[in-house]
Amino acid sequence: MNGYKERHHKSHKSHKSSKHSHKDKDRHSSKHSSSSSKDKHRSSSKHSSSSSKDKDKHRSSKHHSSSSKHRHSSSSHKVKEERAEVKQEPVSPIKMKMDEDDIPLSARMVKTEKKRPCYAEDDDDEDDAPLSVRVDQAKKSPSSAKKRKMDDDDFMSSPKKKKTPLAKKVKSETKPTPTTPKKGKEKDPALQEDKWEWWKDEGLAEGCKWRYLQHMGPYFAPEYEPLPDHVRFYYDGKPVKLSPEAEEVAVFYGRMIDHDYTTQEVFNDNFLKDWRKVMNSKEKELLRDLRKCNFNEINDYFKLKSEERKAMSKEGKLEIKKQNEEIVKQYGFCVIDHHRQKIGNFRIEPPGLFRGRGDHPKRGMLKKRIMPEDVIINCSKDSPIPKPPPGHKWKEVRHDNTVTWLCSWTENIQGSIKYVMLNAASKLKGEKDFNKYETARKLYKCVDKIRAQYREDWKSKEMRIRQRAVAMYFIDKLALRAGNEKDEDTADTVGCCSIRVEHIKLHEKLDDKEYVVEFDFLGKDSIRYYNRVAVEKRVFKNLQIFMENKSPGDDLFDRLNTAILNKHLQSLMEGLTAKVFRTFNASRTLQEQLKLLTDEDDNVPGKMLSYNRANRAVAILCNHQRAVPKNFSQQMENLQGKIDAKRDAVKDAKRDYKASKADYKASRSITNQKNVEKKKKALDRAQEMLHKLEVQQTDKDENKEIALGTSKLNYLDPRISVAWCKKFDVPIEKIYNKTQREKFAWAIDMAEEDYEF
DNA sequence: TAAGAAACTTAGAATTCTTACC
DNA sequence: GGTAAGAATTCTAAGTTTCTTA
Repeated sequence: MNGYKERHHKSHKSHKSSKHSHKDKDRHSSKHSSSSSKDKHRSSSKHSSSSSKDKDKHRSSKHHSSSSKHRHSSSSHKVKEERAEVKQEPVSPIKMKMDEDDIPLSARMVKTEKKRPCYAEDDDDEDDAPLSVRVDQAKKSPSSAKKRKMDDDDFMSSPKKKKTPLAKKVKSETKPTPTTPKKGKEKDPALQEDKWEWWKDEGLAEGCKWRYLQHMGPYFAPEYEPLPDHVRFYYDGKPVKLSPEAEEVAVFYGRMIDHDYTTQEVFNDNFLKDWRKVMNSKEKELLRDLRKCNFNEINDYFKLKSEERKAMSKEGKLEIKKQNEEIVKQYGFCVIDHHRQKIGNFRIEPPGLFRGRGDHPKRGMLKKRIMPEDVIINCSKDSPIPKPPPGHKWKEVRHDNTVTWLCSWTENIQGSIKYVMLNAASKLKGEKDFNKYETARKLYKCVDKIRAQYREDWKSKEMRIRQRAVAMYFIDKLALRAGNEKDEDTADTVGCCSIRVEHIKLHEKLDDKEYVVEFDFLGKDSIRYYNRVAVEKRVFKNLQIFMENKSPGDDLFDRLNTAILNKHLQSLMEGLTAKVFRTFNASRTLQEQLKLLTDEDDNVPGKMLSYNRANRAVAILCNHQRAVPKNFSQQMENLQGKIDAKRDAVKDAKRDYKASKADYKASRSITNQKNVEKKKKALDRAQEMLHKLEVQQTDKDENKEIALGTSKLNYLDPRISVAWCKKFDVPIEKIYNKTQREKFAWAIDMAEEDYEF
């Protein structure tokens, strides 16, 4: 657990225990009538009756420490202050330039309703529905427009190549800033998806995700390889030969012993419990105390293996690479509506120990090996059904084209379903992404009205409406997540609707500000959200009312949950949900900050700095943090060392320069004059390098615990960035790497420099 | 209608690959 | 050429929303 991102096990405990305690109360009083879960109880007590206030009281618990006193590093303060700055003001509306007509064709592919599968057979008559592939292929070669059943060989070898280079006319590529392929890295077409400008096609019928889907099924984790005899496990100082089943699980743990997880009691307890389940009776009898287990040789063995891999010859490495590529070629792609598309995660998750984040009560449990018999395959009826590994069969094969997944299985830790789905650059994902940003833009058009409405609702006579209105204000102003209710057996984290009294503090006055709300809670992934925000008086007063007669463990918004909230939002704008506000505010912030920060006279690095700062403002708004990188302080020290050395060098250079000038003054020879010039140049160079290092240092420090990637990938309408690049002549490669350019190909093609979110 | 299941997006960590620097 | 730093990629947990079922 390094750095700022303490995942607060302690604070967490306080939450948890409070939860437990009131849950226990609940059990004693009301339970048994209904099924079981605390959540059930929770939500029913929350919204069902008019006496919910009383119920709240009853639900509340003796709260020892309300939330923990968190330990702040100085830089984390910095982050917070900065966040406060960025977050304070609600985004001011900017006039929209684009009107409905500017919205490209695919924008009309909006919301889809879940419908009965529309099987390929249903549309076998080629002429009616405009199947995208057909459009493409008809353009290129009428004969290939016929739906084609591909056999395995056909599928696995090379995809039907698109014939026309026309399709590749992505506007940004007309700029003279091509990404030159690296030497020795010739592109293997079998390792690429075909370019499919799906946004120029017409969409499928509502609810229909594909017409044809063919794939090879998932790639299973390699079988367990028993340890060589010389690698031993010890119990109580004596070597013990484990059964293969027990050994495999021991290896999961042994490989992790350097990790912080193995110092956690919950992790260790869960591990031991599950480990014992796979032991034979003799092992069960003997191995009872984890503290007496010695996994060191196992750990060393895998470290050594990793070293060996690193030290392998070039040829050896190449061989492995080839083998991997072969797997990707076979399993990494599917054919969907006659286009070859990359799959996102075609490998079945290997067995191991569950790495739940934060105070997850199930961390350390054994994640079981998934077998073909656990896997459901989803593909076209008329496609070759993927073959299960020899001697096995699939759990089920279905043909449901109202969903986008290729394979699914149920994992044993939480009982949730896992899916194999397409890569982010695929049509299926891209289209969804596009629609997401369109919905956010739609919100922009009516956000003023919505804001006016919720402000009005702060005065409502009805508590539920006031709560809803204040929650909306938080979601809008602070970009909080919706905050669903959670199961008991997960980490105790919250979002807007599930915030508890203990998570906020009210200050009539704090420093020089009035009506300050201090938030302190653990959000998604147990990342701490800490913020002090000056709010409007009415919000403040409402919060005081919401908190009256409640205990720290009670819900702040006891008359609200995400379903109620989203239902209301839906009534305000079609497609509006809580998370749209996050997308909307993030994209708006980027656009605003770019306008504010970009200087068109700057050089490219200068503009990039502006871009990154705008990106950073969004990351702060959305509270995207990361653990301080490993060796961060060491790296900073090294950098400081370099800077110090460079400073000395600058000093020396200055001295040399002065000396050369003195020499020249004494004797004005050509040599001396040249020497002066030379020394001047050296000085300039040294100064420039010093400056560069100093900027690097600032940058590194500022980015210490902020993650930029998440917002870039998920929240920022890529057309804003593309337009910015075009407007300010910054090559797109500067802001998006290859993968990102693939994901945002639609935006790169669509957006012109005057695009407005 | 509400709870639970299913489907899909968002998230940071871990791992691997590439580049920069000595 | 070796190493460290940084970037890219992979991995999968943890959310939100939507759909289904009782």
